[in-house]
Amino acid sequence: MITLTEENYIKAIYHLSNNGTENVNTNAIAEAMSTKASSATDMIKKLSEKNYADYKKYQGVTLTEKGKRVAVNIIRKHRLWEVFLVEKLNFTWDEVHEVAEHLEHIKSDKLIDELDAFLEHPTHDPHGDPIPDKNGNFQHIDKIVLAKANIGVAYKCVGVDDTSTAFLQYLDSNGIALGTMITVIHKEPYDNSVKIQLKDTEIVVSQSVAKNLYLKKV
Amino acid sequence: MITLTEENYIKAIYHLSNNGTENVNTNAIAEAMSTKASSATDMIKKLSEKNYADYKKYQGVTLTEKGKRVAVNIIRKHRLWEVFLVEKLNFTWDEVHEVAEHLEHIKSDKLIDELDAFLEHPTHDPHGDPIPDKNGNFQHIDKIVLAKANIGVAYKCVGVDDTSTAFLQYLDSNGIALGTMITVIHKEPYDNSVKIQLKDTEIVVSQSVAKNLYLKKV
DNA sequence: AATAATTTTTAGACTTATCTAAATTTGTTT
DNA sequence: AAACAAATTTAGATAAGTCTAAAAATTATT
Repeated sequence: MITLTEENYIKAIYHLSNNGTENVNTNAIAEAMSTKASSATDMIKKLSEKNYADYKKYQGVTLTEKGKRVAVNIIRKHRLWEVFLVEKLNFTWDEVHEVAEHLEHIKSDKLIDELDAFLEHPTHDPHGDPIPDKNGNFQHIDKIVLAKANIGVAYKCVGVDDTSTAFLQYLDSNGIALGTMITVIHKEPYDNSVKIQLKDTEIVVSQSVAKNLYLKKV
Repeated sequence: MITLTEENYIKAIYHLSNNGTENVNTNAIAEAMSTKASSATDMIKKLSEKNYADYKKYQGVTLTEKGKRVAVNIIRKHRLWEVFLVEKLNFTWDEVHEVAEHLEHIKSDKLIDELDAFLEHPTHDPHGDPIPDKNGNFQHIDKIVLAKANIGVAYKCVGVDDTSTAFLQYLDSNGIALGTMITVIHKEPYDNSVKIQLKDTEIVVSQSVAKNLYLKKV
Protein backbone atom coordinates (compact mmCIF):
# COMPACT_ATOMS: atom_id res chain seq x y z
CA MET A 1 0.00 0.00 0.00
CA ILE A 2 1.22 3.47 -0.86
CA THR A 3 0.92 6.14 1.83
CA LEU A 4 -0.31 9.68 1.41
CA THR A 5 3.17 11.02 2.17
CA GLU A 6 4.77 8.75 -0.41
CA GLU A 7 2.29 10.01 -3.00
CA ASN A 8 3.12 13.60 -2.20
CA TYR A 9 6.87 13.02 -2.46
CA ILE A 10 6.41 11.24 -5.79
CA LYS A 11 4.34 14.13 -7.09
CA ALA A 12 6.97 16.64 -5.94
CA ILE A 13 9.77 14.66 -7.59
CA TYR A 14 7.76 14.43 -10.79
CA HIS A 15 7.30 18.18 -10.98
CA LEU A 16 10.90 18.96 -10.00
CA SER A 17 12.25 16.49 -12.55
CA ASN A 18 10.47 18.25 -15.40
CA ASN A 19 7.82 15.54 -15.78
CA GLY A 20 10.04 12.65 -14.80
CA THR A 21 12.86 13.34 -17.22
CA GLU A 22 15.64 14.84 -15.07
CA ASN A 23 17.58 13.94 -11.97
CA VAL A 24 16.43 15.65 -8.75
CA ASN A 25 18.49 16.79 -5.72
CA THR A 26 17.67 15.89 -2.16
CA ASN A 27 17.64 19.54 -1.11
CA ALA A 28 15.20 20.50 -3.85
CA ILE A 29 12.81 17.77 -2.68
CA ALA A 30 13.16 18.83 0.94
CA GLU A 31 12.33 22.40 0.01
CA ALA A 32 9.35 21.43 -2.13
CA MET A 33 7.99 19.33 0.72
CA SER A 34 8.74 21.99 3.36
CA THR A 35 10.85 19.55 5.31
CA LYS A 36 14.51 18.87 6.06
CA ALA A 37 17.06 17.17 3.79
CA SER A 38 17.43 14.30 6.25
CA SER A 39 13.73 13.57 6.04
CA ALA A 40 13.88 13.70 2.27
CA THR A 41 16.77 11.22 2.28
CA ASP A 42 14.75 8.81 4.41
CA MET A 43 11.78 8.98 2.08
CA ILE A 44 13.91 8.71 -1.05
CA LYS A 45 15.36 5.47 0.31
CA LYS A 46 11.88 4.18 0.97
CA LEU A 47 10.63 5.11 -2.50
CA SER A 48 13.69 3.42 -3.94
CA GLU A 49 13.06 0.23 -1.93
CA LYS A 50 9.48 0.19 -3.16
CA ASN A 51 10.62 0.70 -6.74
CA TYR A 52 9.02 4.07 -7.26
CA ALA A 53 12.41 5.72 -7.75
CA ASP A 54 16.00 4.97 -8.78
CA TYR A 55 18.51 6.30 -6.31
CA LYS A 56 22.25 6.22 -5.76
CA LYS A 57 23.66 7.86 -2.65
CA TYR A 58 24.73 11.46 -3.20
CA GLN A 59 23.61 11.22 -6.84
CA GLY A 60 19.97 12.34 -6.65
CA VAL A 61 16.81 10.51 -7.77
CA THR A 62 14.75 9.81 -10.85
CA LEU A 63 11.31 8.22 -10.91
CA THR A 64 10.90 4.71 -12.30
CA GLU A 65 8.11 3.97 -14.78
CA LYS A 66 6.06 2.77 -11.82
CA GLY A 67 6.73 6.05 -10.00
CA LYS A 68 5.80 8.10 -13.05
CA ARG A 69 2.53 6.22 -13.40
CA VAL A 70 1.67 7.09 -9.81
CA ALA A 71 2.56 10.75 -10.37
CA VAL A 72 0.57 11.10 -13.58
CA ASN A 73 -2.45 9.44 -11.99
CA ILE A 74 -2.40 11.87 -9.09
CA ILE A 75 -2.07 14.78 -11.49
CA ARG A 76 -5.03 13.47 -13.48
CA LYS A 77 -7.13 13.29 -10.34
CA HIS A 78 -6.01 16.70 -9.11
CA ARG A 79 -6.87 18.42 -12.37
CA LEU A 80 -10.22 16.67 -12.84
CA TRP A 81 -11.25 17.73 -9.34
CA GLU A 82 -10.19 21.29 -10.16
CA VAL A 83 -12.46 21.30 -13.19
CA PHE A 84 -15.30 19.96 -11.06
CA LEU A 85 -14.79 22.62 -8.39
CA VAL A 86 -14.77 25.48 -10.90
CA GLU A 87 -17.47 24.27 -13.28
CA LYS A 88 -19.93 22.72 -10.85
CA LEU A 89 -19.25 24.23 -7.44
CA ASN A 90 -18.55 27.87 -8.29
CA PHE A 91 -14.94 27.92 -7.12
CA THR A 92 -12.66 30.52 -8.69
CA TRP A 93 -9.38 29.41 -10.23
CA ASP A 94 -7.38 30.66 -7.28
CA GLU A 95 -9.48 28.72 -4.74
CA VAL A 96 -9.26 25.21 -6.18
CA HIS A 97 -5.69 24.18 -5.53
CA GLU A 98 -5.80 23.53 -1.80
CA VAL A 99 -8.97 21.43 -1.85
CA ALA A 100 -7.77 19.50 -4.90
CA GLU A 101 -4.57 18.67 -2.98
CA HIS A 102 -6.75 16.56 -0.68
CA LEU A 103 -9.25 15.19 -3.20
CA GLU A 104 -6.43 13.91 -5.42
CA HIS A 105 -5.59 11.22 -2.86
CA ILE A 106 -9.01 9.52 -2.83
CA LYS A 107 -8.51 6.05 -4.25
CA SER A 108 -11.33 4.77 -6.46
CA ASP A 109 -11.05 4.04 -10.15
CA LYS A 110 -14.80 4.16 -10.58
CA LEU A 111 -14.94 7.55 -8.89
CA ILE A 112 -12.40 9.13 -11.19
CA ASP A 113 -13.69 7.51 -14.38
CA GLU A 114 -17.23 8.60 -13.64
CA LEU A 115 -16.08 12.09 -12.67
CA ASP A 116 -14.19 12.32 -15.96
CA ALA A 117 -17.33 11.30 -17.87
CA PHE A 118 -19.56 13.62 -15.80
CA LEU A 119 -17.29 16.54 -16.74
CA GLU A 120 -17.35 15.36 -20.37
CA HIS A 121 -13.70 14.36 -20.54
CA PRO A 122 -12.08 17.78 -20.12
CA THR A 123 -8.59 18.13 -21.64
CA HIS A 124 -7.36 21.07 -19.54
CA ASP A 125 -7.79 22.24 -15.97
CA PRO A 126 -8.80 25.79 -14.92
CA HIS A 127 -5.15 26.93 -15.06
CA GLY A 128 -4.71 25.67 -18.61
CA ASP A 129 -2.73 22.57 -17.64
CA PRO A 130 -3.45 19.43 -19.67
CA ILE A 131 -5.31 16.55 -17.98
CA PRO A 132 -3.73 13.13 -18.64
CA ASP A 133 -6.22 10.55 -19.92
CA LYS A 134 -6.89 7.19 -18.26
CA ASN A 135 -3.74 5.72 -19.82
CA GLY A 136 -1.57 8.59 -18.64
CA ASN A 137 -1.26 10.34 -22.00
CA PHE A 138 -1.16 14.12 -22.01
CA GLN A 139 -2.55 16.23 -24.78
CA HIS A 140 0.45 18.30 -25.82
CA ILE A 141 0.03 22.02 -25.86
CA ASP A 142 2.48 24.25 -27.76
CA LYS A 143 2.59 27.10 -25.32
CA ILE A 144 5.28 29.74 -24.85
CA VAL A 145 5.94 32.01 -21.94
CA LEU A 146 4.89 35.69 -22.27
CA ALA A 147 8.47 36.78 -21.62
CA LYS A 148 9.50 35.09 -24.89
CA ALA A 149 6.55 36.21 -27.03
CA ASN A 150 7.17 38.29 -30.13
CA ILE A 151 6.14 41.94 -30.50
CA GLY A 152 3.06 42.52 -32.62
CA VAL A 153 1.90 38.89 -32.78
CA ALA A 154 -1.59 37.95 -31.52
CA TYR A 155 -1.60 35.34 -28.72
CA LYS A 156 -4.21 33.71 -26.54
CA CYS A 157 -3.61 33.11 -22.84
CA VAL A 158 -3.59 29.33 -22.29
CA GLY A 159 -2.13 28.78 -18.85
CA VAL A 160 -0.12 29.81 -15.82
CA ASP A 161 2.98 28.40 -14.21
CA ASP A 162 2.38 29.90 -10.77
CA THR A 163 -0.99 28.85 -9.33
CA SER A 164 -0.70 30.90 -6.15
CA THR A 165 -3.76 32.83 -5.01
CA ALA A 166 -1.82 36.11 -5.17
CA PHE A 167 -0.83 35.63 -8.80
CA LEU A 168 -4.25 34.43 -9.96
CA GLN A 169 -5.99 37.31 -8.22
CA TYR A 170 -3.51 39.73 -9.80
CA LEU A 171 -4.43 38.35 -13.22
CA ASP A 172 -8.16 38.60 -12.46
CA SER A 173 -7.90 42.19 -11.35
CA ASN A 174 -6.01 43.07 -14.54
CA GLY A 175 -8.57 41.43 -16.79
CA ILE A 176 -6.47 38.40 -17.73
CA ALA A 177 -8.07 34.94 -17.80
CA LEU A 178 -7.69 31.76 -19.85
CA GLY A 179 -8.65 32.65 -23.41
CA THR A 180 -7.81 36.36 -23.11
CA MET A 181 -6.20 37.80 -26.26
CA ILE A 182 -2.79 39.39 -25.72
CA THR A 183 -0.43 41.27 -28.05
CA VAL A 184 3.02 42.41 -26.94
CA ILE A 185 3.61 46.09 -27.59
CA HIS A 186 6.99 46.66 -26.02
CA LYS A 187 9.64 44.80 -24.06
CA GLU A 188 11.64 46.95 -21.67
CA PRO A 189 15.25 45.69 -21.56
CA TYR A 190 16.05 47.59 -18.39
CA ASP A 191 13.84 45.49 -16.04
CA ASN A 192 12.39 42.91 -18.47
CA SER A 193 8.89 44.24 -17.96
CA VAL A 194 6.46 43.86 -20.86
CA LYS A 195 3.78 46.25 -22.14
CA ILE A 196 0.84 44.31 -23.52
CA GLN A 197 -2.38 45.13 -25.36
CA LEU A 198 -5.56 43.55 -24.01
CA LYS A 199 -9.02 44.01 -25.50
CA ASP A 200 -9.55 47.63 -24.49
CA THR A 201 -6.51 48.48 -22.43
CA GLU A 202 -2.75 48.48 -22.41
CA ILE A 203 -0.93 47.40 -19.27
CA VAL A 204 2.66 46.89 -18.20
CA VAL A 205 3.50 43.65 -16.40
CA SER A 206 6.70 42.84 -14.52
CA GLN A 207 9.20 40.16 -15.47
CA SER A 208 7.89 37.80 -12.80
CA VAL A 209 4.42 38.00 -14.31
CA ALA A 210 5.79 37.61 -17.85
CA LYS A 211 7.62 34.44 -16.83
CA ASN A 212 4.54 32.79 -15.35
CA LEU A 213 1.97 33.37 -18.07
CA TYR A 214 1.66 30.95 -21.00
CA LEU A 215 0.47 32.00 -24.45
CA LYS A 216 -0.32 30.29 -27.70
CA LYS A 217 -0.15 31.81 -31.17
CA VAL A 218 -3.55 32.18 -32.85
CA MET B 1 -5.89 20.31 14.59
CA ILE B 2 -8.04 17.20 14.59
CA THR B 3 -6.57 14.09 13.00
CA LEU B 4 -8.27 11.65 10.66
CA THR B 5 -8.10 8.93 13.30
CA GLU B 6 -9.66 11.16 15.93
CA GLU B 7 -12.50 11.95 13.54
CA ASN B 8 -13.14 8.28 12.91
CA TYR B 9 -13.21 7.45 16.61
CA ILE B 10 -15.61 10.33 17.27
CA LYS B 11 -17.88 9.11 14.50
CA ALA B 12 -17.81 5.56 15.88
CA ILE B 13 -18.62 6.77 19.39
CA TYR B 14 -21.47 8.87 18.04
CA HIS B 15 -23.06 5.91 16.29
CA LEU B 16 -22.50 3.51 19.21
CA SER B 17 -23.95 6.01 21.68
CA ASN B 18 -27.23 6.23 19.77
CA ASN B 19 -26.52 9.70 18.35
CA GLY B 20 -24.54 10.95 21.30
CA THR B 21 -27.08 10.15 24.00
CA GLU B 22 -25.69 7.04 25.72
CA ASN B 23 -22.50 5.94 27.44
CA VAL B 24 -20.16 3.79 25.33
CA ASN B 25 -17.80 0.95 26.41
CA THR B 26 -14.15 0.76 25.50
CA ASN B 27 -14.58 -2.71 24.03
CA ALA B 28 -17.43 -1.61 21.79
CA ILE B 29 -15.29 1.20 20.42
CA ALA B 30 -12.35 -1.12 19.87
CA GLU B 31 -14.55 -3.52 17.96
CA ALA B 32 -16.12 -0.79 15.85
CA MET B 33 -12.66 0.50 14.96
CA SER B 34 -11.24 -3.00 14.35
CA THR B 35 -8.52 -2.42 16.91
CA LYS B 36 -7.62 -3.49 20.43
CA ALA B 37 -9.12 -2.20 23.67
CA SER B 38 -5.75 -0.78 24.71
CA SER B 39 -5.62 1.35 21.59
CA ALA B 40 -9.17 2.53 22.20
CA THR B 41 -8.27 3.52 25.76
CA ASP B 42 -5.36 5.60 24.49
CA MET B 43 -7.54 7.41 21.99
CA ILE B 44 -10.36 7.94 24.47
CA LYS B 45 -7.90 9.66 26.79
CA LYS B 46 -6.75 11.86 23.96
CA LEU B 47 -10.30 12.77 22.93
CA SER B 48 -11.04 13.58 26.54
CA GLU B 49 -7.97 15.82 26.85
CA LYS B 50 -9.04 17.65 23.71
CA ASN B 51 -12.58 18.07 25.06
CA TYR B 52 -14.28 15.97 22.44
CA ALA B 53 -15.43 13.45 25.06
CA ASP B 54 -16.13 13.07 28.77
CA TYR B 55 -14.38 10.11 30.28
CA LYS B 56 -13.90 8.54 33.69
CA LYS B 57 -11.69 5.50 34.00
CA TYR B 58 -13.60 2.21 33.76
CA GLN B 59 -16.87 4.15 33.29
CA GLY B 60 -17.04 4.53 29.51
CA VAL B 61 -17.31 7.68 27.40
CA THR B 62 -19.87 10.17 26.15
CA LEU B 63 -19.28 12.86 23.55
CA THR B 64 -19.23 16.51 24.61
CA GLU B 65 -21.19 19.09 22.62
CA LYS B 66 -17.97 19.83 20.76
CA GLY B 67 -17.55 16.13 19.97
CA LYS B 68 -21.14 15.81 18.77
CA ARG B 69 -20.70 18.80 16.47
CA VAL B 70 -17.70 17.11 14.89
CA ALA B 71 -19.62 13.84 14.48
CA VAL B 72 -22.69 15.45 12.94
CA ASN B 73 -20.55 17.45 10.54
CA ILE B 74 -18.78 14.31 9.33
CA ILE B 75 -22.12 12.55 8.92
CA ARG B 76 -23.39 15.51 6.91
CA LYS B 77 -20.40 15.34 4.62
CA HIS B 78 -20.59 11.56 4.29
CA ARG B 79 -24.25 11.59 3.29
CA LEU B 80 -23.96 14.51 0.89
CA TRP B 81 -21.12 12.75 -0.91
CA GLU B 82 -23.24 9.60 -1.08
CA VAL B 83 -26.01 11.55 -2.80
CA PHE B 84 -23.47 13.01 -5.22
CA LEU B 85 -22.04 9.59 -6.05
CA VAL B 86 -25.46 8.05 -6.72
CA GLU B 87 -27.14 10.96 -8.48
CA LYS B 88 -24.27 12.34 -10.51
CA LEU B 89 -21.70 9.57 -10.86
CA ASN B 90 -23.87 6.50 -11.41
CA PHE B 91 -22.87 4.67 -8.24
CA THR B 92 -25.38 2.15 -6.86
CA TRP B 93 -26.43 2.41 -3.23
CA ASP B 94 -24.21 -0.47 -2.21
CA GLU B 95 -21.09 1.08 -3.79
CA VAL B 96 -21.07 4.48 -2.15
CA HIS B 97 -20.14 3.78 1.44
CA GLU B 98 -16.44 3.05 1.07
CA VAL B 99 -15.63 6.06 -1.10
CA ALA B 100 -17.75 8.34 1.10
CA GLU B 101 -15.69 7.14 4.10
CA HIS B 102 -12.74 8.94 2.54
CA LEU B 103 -14.49 11.96 1.04
CA GLU B 104 -16.12 12.79 4.39
CA HIS B 105 -12.73 13.85 5.80
CA ILE B 106 -12.00 16.57 3.23
CA LYS B 107 -12.01 19.86 5.13
CA SER B 108 -13.50 22.81 3.28
CA ASP B 109 -16.65 24.63 4.30
CA LYS B 110 -17.03 26.11 0.85
CA LEU B 111 -16.75 22.67 -0.72
CA ILE B 112 -19.53 21.18 1.35
CA ASP B 113 -21.84 24.20 1.17
CA GLU B 114 -21.51 24.35 -2.60
CA LEU B 115 -21.97 20.59 -2.91
CA ASP B 116 -25.13 20.85 -0.82
CA ALA B 117 -26.45 23.59 -3.11
CA PHE B 118 -25.38 21.73 -6.27
CA LEU B 119 -27.41 18.71 -5.10
CA GLU B 120 -30.31 21.05 -4.25
CA HIS B 121 -30.15 20.56 -0.49
CA PRO B 122 -31.08 16.89 -0.27
CA THR B 123 -32.69 15.80 3.02
CA HIS B 124 -31.88 12.08 2.83
CA ASP B 125 -29.03 9.97 1.55
CA PRO B 126 -29.39 6.96 -0.79
CA HIS B 127 -30.01 4.64 2.18
CA GLY B 128 -32.82 6.82 3.52
CA ASP B 129 -30.77 8.36 6.33
CA PRO B 130 -31.43 12.04 7.05
CA ILE B 131 -28.75 14.61 6.15
CA PRO B 132 -28.08 17.16 8.91
CA ASP B 133 -28.23 20.77 7.71
CA LYS B 134 -25.41 23.30 8.06
CA ASN B 135 -26.34 23.91 11.70
CA GLY B 136 -26.38 20.21 12.53
CA ASN B 137 -30.15 19.80 12.64
CA PHE B 138 -31.60 16.56 11.37
CA GLN B 139 -34.94 16.30 9.69
CA HIS B 140 -36.72 13.79 11.87
CA ILE B 141 -38.16 10.76 10.16
CA ASP B 142 -40.82 8.64 11.90
CA LYS B 143 -39.64 5.28 10.68
CA ILE B 144 -40.25 1.86 12.18
CA VAL B 145 -38.44 -1.38 11.58
CA LEU B 146 -40.15 -4.01 9.39
CA ALA B 147 -40.02 -6.50 12.26
CA LYS B 148 -42.39 -4.28 14.22
CA ALA B 149 -44.76 -3.35 11.40
CA ASN B 150 -48.45 -4.25 11.67
CA ILE B 151 -50.16 -6.83 9.50
CA GLY B 152 -52.32 -5.42 6.72
CA VAL B 153 -51.07 -1.82 6.93
CA ALA B 154 -49.50 -0.17 3.85
CA TYR B 155 -45.93 1.04 4.36
CA LYS B 156 -43.23 2.64 2.22
CA CYS B 157 -39.58 1.60 2.48
CA VAL B 158 -37.63 4.61 3.75
CA GLY B 159 -34.26 3.29 4.84
CA VAL B 160 -31.89 0.56 5.93
CA ASP B 161 -29.87 0.04 9.07
CA ASP B 162 -27.28 -2.27 7.55
CA THR B 163 -25.50 -0.63 4.59
CA SER B 164 -23.35 -3.64 3.70
CA THR B 165 -23.01 -4.53 0.04
CA ALA B 166 -24.45 -8.00 0.71
CA PHE B 167 -27.63 -6.66 2.28
CA LEU B 168 -28.20 -3.94 -0.31
CA GLN B 169 -27.68 -6.37 -3.16
CA TYR B 170 -30.10 -8.80 -1.50
CA LEU B 171 -32.71 -6.04 -1.42
CA ASP B 172 -32.05 -5.12 -5.05
CA SER B 173 -32.42 -8.69 -6.23
CA ASN B 174 -35.73 -8.99 -4.36
CA GLY B 175 -37.15 -5.82 -5.83
CA ILE B 176 -36.87 -3.69 -2.71
CA ALA B 177 -35.58 -0.12 -2.97
CA LEU B 178 -36.26 3.20 -1.23
CA GLY B 179 -39.88 4.07 -1.93
CA THR B 180 -41.04 0.49 -2.52
CA MET B 181 -44.52 -0.21 -1.09
CA ILE B 182 -44.68 -3.04 1.43
CA THR B 183 -47.58 -4.69 3.29
CA VAL B 184 -47.02 -7.36 5.95
CA ILE B 185 -49.08 -10.50 5.31
CA HIS B 186 -47.87 -12.81 8.03
CA LYS B 187 -45.37 -12.92 10.86
CA GLU B 188 -44.01 -16.36 11.64
CA PRO B 189 -43.45 -16.65 15.40
CA TYR B 190 -41.23 -19.73 15.06
CA ASP B 191 -38.25 -17.97 13.40
CA ASN B 192 -39.50 -14.35 13.32
CA SER B 193 -39.51 -14.36 9.54
CA VAL B 194 -42.01 -12.09 7.80
CA LYS B 195 -44.10 -12.66 4.68
CA ILE B 196 -44.60 -9.40 2.80
CA GLN B 197 -46.57 -8.23 -0.22
CA LEU B 198 -44.66 -6.20 -2.80
CA LYS B 199 -46.17 -4.74 -5.97
CA ASP B 200 -46.65 -8.00 -7.86
CA THR B 201 -45.12 -10.61 -5.61
CA GLU B 202 -45.14 -12.03 -2.14
CA ILE B 203 -41.84 -12.92 -0.49
CA VAL B 204 -40.68 -14.20 2.88
CA VAL B 205 -37.78 -12.40 4.53
CA SER B 206 -35.77 -13.59 7.53
CA GLN B 207 -35.64 -11.88 10.91
CA SER B 208 -32.25 -10.35 10.16
CA VAL B 209 -33.69 -8.68 7.06
CA ALA B 210 -36.82 -7.57 8.95
CA LYS B 211 -34.69 -5.92 11.61
CA ASN B 212 -32.65 -3.89 9.13
CA LEU B 213 -35.34 -2.43 6.92
CA TYR B 214 -37.11 0.79 7.87
CA LEU B 215 -40.69 1.58 6.86
CA LYS B 216 -43.03 4.52 7.18
CA LYS B 217 -46.82 4.42 7.27
CA VAL B 218 -48.47 5.97 4.22
C1' DA C 1 -18.66 -11.96 50.76
C1' DA C 2 -15.08 -14.43 48.51
C1' DT C 3 -13.73 -16.04 44.18
C1' DA C 4 -13.96 -16.20 39.29
C1' DA C 5 -14.66 -14.01 34.92
C1' DT C 6 -14.74 -10.04 32.28
C1' DT C 7 -13.52 -5.49 31.15
C1' DT C 8 -10.39 -1.89 31.20
C1' DT C 9 -6.04 0.22 31.93
C1' DT C 10 -0.99 0.45 32.16
C1' DA C 11 3.67 -0.49 30.70
C1' DG C 12 6.77 -1.17 27.28
C1' DA C 13 7.68 -1.92 22.40
C1' DC C 14 7.12 -1.10 17.22
C1' DT C 15 6.35 1.79 12.87
C1' DT C 16 6.06 6.02 10.10
C1' DA C 17 7.50 10.38 9.30
C1' DT C 18 9.70 13.81 11.24
C1' DC C 19 13.65 16.48 13.68
C1' DT C 20 18.66 18.02 15.25
C1' DA C 21 23.36 17.38 15.26
C1' DA C 22 27.26 15.13 13.66
C1' DA C 23 29.70 12.67 10.02
C1' DT C 24 30.62 11.89 5.24
C1' DT C 25 30.92 12.81 0.37
C1' DT C 26 31.24 15.85 -3.44
C1' DG C 27 32.61 20.22 -5.58
C1' DT C 28 35.19 24.29 -5.76
C1' DT C 29 39.08 27.29 -4.74
C1' DT C 30 43.36 28.56 -4.31
C1' DA D 1 46.29 18.45 -4.36
C1' DA D 2 45.00 20.45 0.02
C1' DA D 3 41.56 22.95 2.19
C1' DC D 4 37.16 24.90 2.41
C1' DA D 5 32.24 25.01 1.43
C1' DA D 6 28.09 22.92 0.21
C1' DA D 7 25.19 19.04 -0.17
C1' DT D 8 23.95 14.67 1.56
C1' DT D 9 23.66 10.94 4.70
C1' DT D 10 23.72 8.74 9.27
C1' DA D 11 22.61 8.33 14.11
C1' DG D 12 19.72 8.99 17.67
C1' DA D 13 15.33 11.23 19.40
C1' DT D 14 10.30 12.44 19.20
C1' DA D 15 5.08 12.02 18.43
C1' DA D 16 1.00 9.43 16.77
C1' DG D 17 -1.23 5.32 16.66
C1' DT D 18 -0.88 0.73 17.20
C1' DC D 19 0.36 -3.86 19.52
C1' DT D 20 1.17 -7.64 23.40
C1' DA D 21 1.32 -8.94 27.97
C1' DA D 22 0.46 -7.99 32.55
C1' DA D 23 -1.94 -5.46 36.24
C1' DA D 24 -6.03 -3.39 38.14
C1' DA D 25 -10.92 -2.54 38.52
C1' DT D 26 -15.57 -3.96 37.85
C1' DT D 27 -19.19 -7.34 37.45
C1' DA D 28 -20.97 -11.94 37.97
C1' DT D 29 -21.22 -16.35 40.37
C1' DT D 30 -21.30 -19.46 43.83
